[in-house]
Amino acid sequence: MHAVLRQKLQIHSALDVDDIAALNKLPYQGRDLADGEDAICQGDRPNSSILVIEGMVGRYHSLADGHRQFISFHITGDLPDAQALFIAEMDHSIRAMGAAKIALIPHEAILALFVRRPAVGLAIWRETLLDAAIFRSTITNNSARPPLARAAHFFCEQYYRARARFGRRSGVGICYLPLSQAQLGDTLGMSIVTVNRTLQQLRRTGAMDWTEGSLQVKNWSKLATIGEFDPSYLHLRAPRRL
Amino acid sequence: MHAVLRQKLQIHSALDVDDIAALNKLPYQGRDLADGEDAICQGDRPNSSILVIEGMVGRYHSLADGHRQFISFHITGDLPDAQALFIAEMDHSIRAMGAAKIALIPHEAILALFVRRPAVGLAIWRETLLDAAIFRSTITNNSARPPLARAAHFFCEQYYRARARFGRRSGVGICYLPLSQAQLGDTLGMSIVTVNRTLQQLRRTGAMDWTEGSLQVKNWSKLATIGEFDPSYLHLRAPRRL
DNA sequence: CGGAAATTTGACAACCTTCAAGAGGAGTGG
DNA sequence: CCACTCCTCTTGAAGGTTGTCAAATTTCCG
Repeated sequence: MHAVLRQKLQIHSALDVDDIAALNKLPYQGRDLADGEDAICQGDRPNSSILVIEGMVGRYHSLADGHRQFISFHITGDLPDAQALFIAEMDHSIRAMGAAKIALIPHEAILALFVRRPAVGLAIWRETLLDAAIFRSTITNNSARPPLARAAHFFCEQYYRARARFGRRSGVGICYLPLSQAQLGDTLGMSIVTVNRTLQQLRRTGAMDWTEGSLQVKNWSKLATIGEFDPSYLHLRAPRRL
Repeated sequence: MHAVLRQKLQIHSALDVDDIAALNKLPYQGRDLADGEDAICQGDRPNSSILVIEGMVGRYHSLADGHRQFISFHITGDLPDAQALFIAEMDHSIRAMGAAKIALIPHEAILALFVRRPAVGLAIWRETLLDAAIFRSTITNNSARPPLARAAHFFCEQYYRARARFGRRSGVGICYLPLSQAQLGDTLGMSIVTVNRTLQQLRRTGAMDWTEGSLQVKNWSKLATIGEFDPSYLHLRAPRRL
């Protein structure tokens, strides 16, 4: 758990020995989630934050008519609800996509850490800002791009983020993405039928395939072109030193 | 300028005398923006943050085909690019909607403030998380709701936020919202023609009218019902003390 | 007053959603 | 071991909605 968080923060932020020592003392509680199990529900008032250890979790809004809208997906090292640190009541839920392992870290421990080790606080703040940048991109993707480009952009982002996190360990051109087509529809704002036909179209281009919860990128540059994908919004380059 | 920022932060966060004294010493530079003028452009590497003093500014993405997608709008007291504090390169632009006044606060001054006055840092962090909550809501609005509800929800949010900021000062049921229909289309992901017809439909319900850059809410509960508007995601209630 | 921009209206084609049904797999219970 | 059910994916067809194209009207500004 501590290693996962440390590695994630160090991608972006410079932490000194004392910062890391403090990180390593964070208390936490591990938890295994079954596929589809909720970690937090809309309306909850959580007093701990989630760190994804293994697998994938998804944020979603529940609408009055029972409809569900997925907002974002998170992998190892992500803190999907640092968002909730200063917010009393959850405005969305977080569930496991496929089986997943998470760690729960008490809010109080994180807040106490900020006081003693500001650099750690700033590193976590930065994580929440990167999340926000991804949200902005999602607004544009779902609002302005037609189905084919929209789906392609989504796959590009998931692949790019997985690659940034795991390197080539996940296999050449392969990325874990355990959604159903219906869930992809609830992510991109398209009907199941349109999702299905759009996927067929994507497959025919030869740029990628997506079966059994696994995304296979066969021609990255073609996929990125179709999806108008420019990864600069993910801000994965090293930032200024603090 | 200092009063605007102080009032805004104190809506959510408890600041003591020393915090406020430090806030009041923040250096800044005022700037007037003409309608449509950019404050920051996509790709810039700004070294100061924007505080909206008067009027309205809008964030937007520029797409390769010249198309523009508006992400969010900001009024007096908002810090539309606190988002950029820890991010090297802007992934979006910010422009004035109508004439506006902003203040530019050097990043270094803000960062230095965090070290001396952590409570101020946490208050600004909180602002960025509220922004993120609005982004999430926008994803759902633009992806899952049909035109009529989508537009109604958008107007509800703008009105509710203006009311939270200005109280009834802006006039009974009135709220400043200087967009063109084309810009509303670029916000909601709809064509101009659909925007126009959706607005006519909204007017016919008697819930609201929107002309000459001014939103008039005639029947709030009806408008909120049409837009399925639940303001809890704006988190305007007092949060836990830090 | 004249020209540009914004709003409004109409018509049509294209696209997407909905409805419906069938095929393929996984898991369960007899 | 097989039958059954449930779920996902796939395909077809019909209908509605939205976008595009085009043009008229109004408003805004110089």
